Amino acid sequence: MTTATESLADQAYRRVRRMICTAELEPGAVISEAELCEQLGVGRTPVREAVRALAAEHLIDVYPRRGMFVAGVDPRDLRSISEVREQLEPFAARLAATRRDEDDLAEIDDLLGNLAAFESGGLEEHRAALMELDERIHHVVYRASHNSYLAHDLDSYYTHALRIWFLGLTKVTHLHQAVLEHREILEAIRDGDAERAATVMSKHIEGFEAEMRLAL
Amino acid sequence: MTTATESLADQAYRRVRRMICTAELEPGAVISEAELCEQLGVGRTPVREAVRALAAEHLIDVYPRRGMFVAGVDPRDLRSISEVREQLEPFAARLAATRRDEDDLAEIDDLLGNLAAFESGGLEEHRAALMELDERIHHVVYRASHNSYLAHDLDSYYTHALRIWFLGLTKVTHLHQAVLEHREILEAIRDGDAERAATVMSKHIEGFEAEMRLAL
DNA sequence: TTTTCGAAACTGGTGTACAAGAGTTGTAAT
DNA sequence: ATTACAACTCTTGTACACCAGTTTCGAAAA
Repeated sequence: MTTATESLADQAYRRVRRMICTAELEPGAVISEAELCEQLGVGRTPVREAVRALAAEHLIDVYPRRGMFVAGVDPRDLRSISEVREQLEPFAARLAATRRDEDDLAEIDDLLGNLAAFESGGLEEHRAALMELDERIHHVVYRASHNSYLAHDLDSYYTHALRIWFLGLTKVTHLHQAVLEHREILEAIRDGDAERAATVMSKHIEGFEAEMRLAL
Repeated sequence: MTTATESLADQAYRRVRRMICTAELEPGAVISEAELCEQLGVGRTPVREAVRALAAEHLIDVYPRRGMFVAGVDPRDLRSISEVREQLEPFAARLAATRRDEDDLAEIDDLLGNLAAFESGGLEEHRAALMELDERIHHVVYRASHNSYLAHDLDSYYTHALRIWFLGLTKVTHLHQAVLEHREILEAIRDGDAERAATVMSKHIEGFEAEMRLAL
């Protein structure tokens, strides 16, 4: 064991969260503590801690002494989540455009480079890489907002959104447009154009909900 | 024991959270699992669960294998928290004005009655009751927004704000004005005037931050 | 065949023992 | 007197044993 600095509970949390939001654990699936224990090779305590944290984020439903299940996702959840994201993501973009520091700008430039690589080559086949890029882009915005509370909440919402994305992944379209929007967002933040950053982010989130609504 | 339907972990969570946000446990205070165990009369598991949940809300800082401490609160935290609240509280008020149902309206009427009682009598001496009323008012707005994700986040932020309120309680002023704003918010929601609800809530949150900034 | 009752099996809830890391303190050597 | 090192103690991290409630399934009775 390379003995990571991360506690077993944190590792378990990340792994289970990933399983849920990639739909490896489908909505409604039974979460068995014992099963997770042997699957992850750890005791009950870390697993329990991970599971409780996920329950607090509404990714798992706990029915005391009956069982735990991966939370379902219905259109009303999509609406509620999108509603809040439509408020906070543009706000974060606005803040990011105002507050980004040198580190943020460096990361943004790096991401713009990656985007350029995607745009020149085809991108349909690199779905996984594109999703990872999307995640990095959103998170740099959160970080550049320099508001840790906001960043924490948006990270949680992003996880939900990502899960919905995976669930409706069969009919992904308009990926090109989403990529272009990302470029616009990053450029606006880099240039310090707060209004433009907020506006484009707004459209981006709204477009996401519209598309997911069709897929759900 | 009346054997509440609430798990020991939930009870512990609420009690410790209350201790923290009423400043009974001051910022920087040591959180000792063992001490909480005997104080609450429960084992380590529920205490641990409560403490972990509070750590996830940034109310407790955990330093692995060193100790846990009540999170400090500095002006930057106040700014970050208020920033998000200034976005979400008016938004919730706007939604509440649009979506409130019969149950919400009944609660609102009840709260308006309580407010009237406070306005006729003096209120400086009933600080505790007034704070409880404030809490109920905010929470009815959250509920009436009919967005459980939004409500959950706002509840968490309210806890932080309440703690800051307690910490700066020495110089509370302008309570009267705050009460009047609450009346306006409730009435706007009752009347379905979304814009007014949002505007007044906005002013209310901004005023809170301004006052707390002085007290901190 | 259907219904009902009860026991067994499985779930999470709780308490506790043990492990391991970090800080502290005391002691001995320089 | 000071510094370095080692042992100690206090902390949380982890695992596991036990407990209480829920479901399920089968056997017995109608």
